[in-house]
Amino acid sequence: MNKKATRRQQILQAAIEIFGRSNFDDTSISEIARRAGVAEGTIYQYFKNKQDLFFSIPREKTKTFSAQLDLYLKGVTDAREKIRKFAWYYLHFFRTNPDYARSLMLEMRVSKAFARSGSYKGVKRFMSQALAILKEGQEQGVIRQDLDLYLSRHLLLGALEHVVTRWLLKGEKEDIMLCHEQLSDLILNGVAIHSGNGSARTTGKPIGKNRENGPGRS
Amino acid sequence: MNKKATRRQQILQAAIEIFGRSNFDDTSISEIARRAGVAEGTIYQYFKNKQDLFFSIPREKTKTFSAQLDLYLKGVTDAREKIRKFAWYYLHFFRTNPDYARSLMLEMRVSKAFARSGSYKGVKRFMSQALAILKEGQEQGVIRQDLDLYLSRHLLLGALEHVVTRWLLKGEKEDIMLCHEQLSDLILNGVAIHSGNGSARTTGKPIGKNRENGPGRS
DNA sequence: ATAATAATTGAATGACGTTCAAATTATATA
DNA sequence: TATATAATTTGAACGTCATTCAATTATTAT
Repeated sequence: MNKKATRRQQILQAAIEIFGRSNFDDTSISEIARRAGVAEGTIYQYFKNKQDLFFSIPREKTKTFSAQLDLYLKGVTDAREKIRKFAWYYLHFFRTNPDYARSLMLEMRVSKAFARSGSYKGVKRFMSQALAILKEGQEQGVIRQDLDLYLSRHLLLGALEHVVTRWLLKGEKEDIMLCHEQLSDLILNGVAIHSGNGSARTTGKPIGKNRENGPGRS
Repeated sequence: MNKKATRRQQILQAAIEIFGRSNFDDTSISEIARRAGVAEGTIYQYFKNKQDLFFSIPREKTKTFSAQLDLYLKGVTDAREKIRKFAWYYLHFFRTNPDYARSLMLEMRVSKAFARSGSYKGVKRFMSQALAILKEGQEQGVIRQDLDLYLSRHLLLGALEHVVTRWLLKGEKEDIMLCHEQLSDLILNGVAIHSGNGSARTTGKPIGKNRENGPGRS
C-alpha cells in the first residue's frame, strides 16, 4: 500500500506551502493540518514532531538540486568554468526557489539539529560535488596545488551563502544573478592585484567601476 | 538615577549567561529571572519581550569588537596585511567568545528581526570597517580597481562566517585559528593558478599538503 | 509622617506543540 | 454478507511558556 506514502506527501506538501509563507516559529501545526485537510494528531502519525516535518522538506529539493547541477556541469571541461557554472546555478536555484531559500538558508543551515537530521545527507552530497570540482581543478593544473581543498570550499560556499543570505534578509529585492560573474572571478582570483597584470581576470570581458552590479551595499 | 541602568544590566548579564548555555528557544524567561534574582514581570519593565532582551546582548559586544579591531589594525599599513589581520582577529574573537558566537552566528545573523533591531547598528559599524580596508587597498593600488567593493566584502565576510559557522555546528572541536593564514591567502589570491607563479602567495612561508590544518572536512 | 509615584511581584491568560483514549475506517475471516 | 480484528484518524485535554496586569512593596517628595 502506498496509501501511507500519499498521505505523508499530502501533509508534506501542505507544510511546504505554509512554512514557505513564513518561518518555523510563526507557523503552527494547526495551520498545516487545516491546509492538508487532516486533524493535528494525524501529522504525528507521519512525522515525529514539528521540527521533523520541517526538516523533511529538503529531502526531495536537495535531490533535484544535485541532479540539475550535474546536468548543468555536463560538457564543461575546465574546472574554472565549472566553478563559474556552479556559482551561476547556485544563485539561479535560490532565486527560483525563494521560499525554500528562506527556510534552508536562514533556519536549517544554522541548526545543529538539522546537521544531525537525515535530510542533511542531501546537503552533504551537494558539498561533495563542490569538493570534486576543486579536486578536478588541481588534477587539471588550474587550481592551486598548495590549497587545503576543504578550506577552498569554505571560500566558495561561504561567499555564495553570504550573498544569498544578505539578499534574503533585504527582502529579495535586487536581481541576485547580476553578481554572478564578478563573484566567480573573486573566488578564482581573489581581491588582490597580482604580479603580472592588474586584475588577473581570465574572461576577456572588462568589468565597469563599482556599484553597477551585484546585491547592494551591506 | 542609574538605578534603572543597573537593574537593566543585571538582567542583561543573566540573559547573557543563560542564553549562552543554550539557544533562544530552549531558554526560558523564568530561568533568566531566577538567575537575575527578579520576578519574571520585572524583565518586561526593562525589555519589550524575550527577543528584545536577546537582541540586546550584542550592543556592548559589537562595540568592544570594533574597538579592539581598530587597535589591532593600528600600525599596519599595507591593506593586504590589514585583511590578514582582520581575518585573524575575526577568528580569534569568536574562538574567545564561543557562547556569543553561537548566538550571533547561528541565530541573530540570519534573523530579519535582528537586522531591523537597534543592535544591528553595531554589526553595520563592523561591516563598514571591512569596507574601509578594501577601499584603502584600492587607493594603495594593492586591491584590484575593477572590483565592486561590496561584493569583495561578501567574499571576505562570507568565507569567515562560513568557517566559524561550520566550526560551531561541529561542536567547536578543532582550533579555528589554524586556518587563518591560508584563508587570508585565499581571499587575497583566490583558488586559481595565476599566470606567473604557481601559487601567488605573498608571504614567504610554504604551506604543506592538504589536511594538515584548518577546520576539518565538510 | 504622609501622600504620591515608581518599581516589583507572581498568579492568571492565551497560544501552541504534543498526547491519547475514543471513534471511524479498512481489512481479514467464516 | 456478517463479524472480528487491525489500522487510521480524530480533537479534546495536557503541559509549557511568553506575556500581562491588578495588587503589593519600595522610593521619593512635601
